[in-house]
Amino acid sequence: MYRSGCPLASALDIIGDKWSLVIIRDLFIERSTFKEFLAGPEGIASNILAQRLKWLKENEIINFAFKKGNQKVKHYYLTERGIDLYPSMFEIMAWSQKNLDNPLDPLTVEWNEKNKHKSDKVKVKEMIENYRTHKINLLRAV
Amino acid sequence: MYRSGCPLASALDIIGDKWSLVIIRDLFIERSTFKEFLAGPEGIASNILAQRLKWLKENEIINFAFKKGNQKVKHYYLTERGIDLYPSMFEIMAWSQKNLDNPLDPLTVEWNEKNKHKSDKVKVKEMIENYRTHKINLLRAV
DNA sequence: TAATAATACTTTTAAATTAAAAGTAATTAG
DNA sequence: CTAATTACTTTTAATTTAAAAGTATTATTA
Repeated sequence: MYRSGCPLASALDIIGDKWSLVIIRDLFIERSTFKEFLAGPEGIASNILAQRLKWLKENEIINFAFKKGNQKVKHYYLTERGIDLYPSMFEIMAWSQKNLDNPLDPLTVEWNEKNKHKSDKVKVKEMIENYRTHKINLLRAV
Repeated sequence: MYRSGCPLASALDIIGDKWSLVIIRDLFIERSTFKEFLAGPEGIASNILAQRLKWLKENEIINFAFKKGNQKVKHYYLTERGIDLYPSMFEIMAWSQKNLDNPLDPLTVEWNEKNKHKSDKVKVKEMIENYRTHKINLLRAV
């Protein structure tokens, strides 16, 4: 299943594509439904989204639940394994902002402004803490 | 060119595929020629390799040089922008080793053993320092 | 309660990408 | 000067991605 015994290559065998981390980013910013993922600024196609969600669930990076009283709207959320990806994502975003010449969206600009006085370590820790709280609330309503 | 103003998505537009970071990993472990990349354990096809090298050079993540007295063997190396990817790669490898259940290759086992007493910060710093030294020697011979 | 709308997909078909294999031009080694 | 080596390129097949339209199920509304 894995191309080699290199941990980098193995990780890329699972999340090394154009969309997986984008979906995981959405989960961190508290988007949780198929519809919300579809509405993201990158414009993922619905078949690709369905396929990726299935793959990420099979690999235990995400899971989903229905809220009580509603069997229609699926709420996806990150497992511990998924939450654990945040430090990697944070470093990638840092690289991007330092090295690429692409104007940032308003959401990122706003987030940067709000967190500029914090250290990287704190930024990562707080994002994960916030996500955990959000997840608890989401699952409490199940 | 970029899908959105999200720094994560923008980075993935450049290095979000199955092979780019694997090639960059090879460069960090001092593989530098087309032939050496081809011989990596993942078995990249030569046309894909050629295409990726071209793309990474266009995006100023790598460059190449001939050593003096030899116009045949191209030596690829990382630019500053490329070297800057190491922290992201390190985090991805850490995630992989923590969360995936794939036996590590001997090279990684050996590296882990040799560096187990160092902090993550030192590991990253030393890898980058070592690469810079290697690069200087490579370019000195041009 | 019956029609309407919303949600999370699936299907179909086309386009693009990846891959395998073989081939080639330029350069170097013997 | 011949053979080998290096870094590709080409060709063709297979796989993946994408766009668009369609569908089953559930929830809302009249």
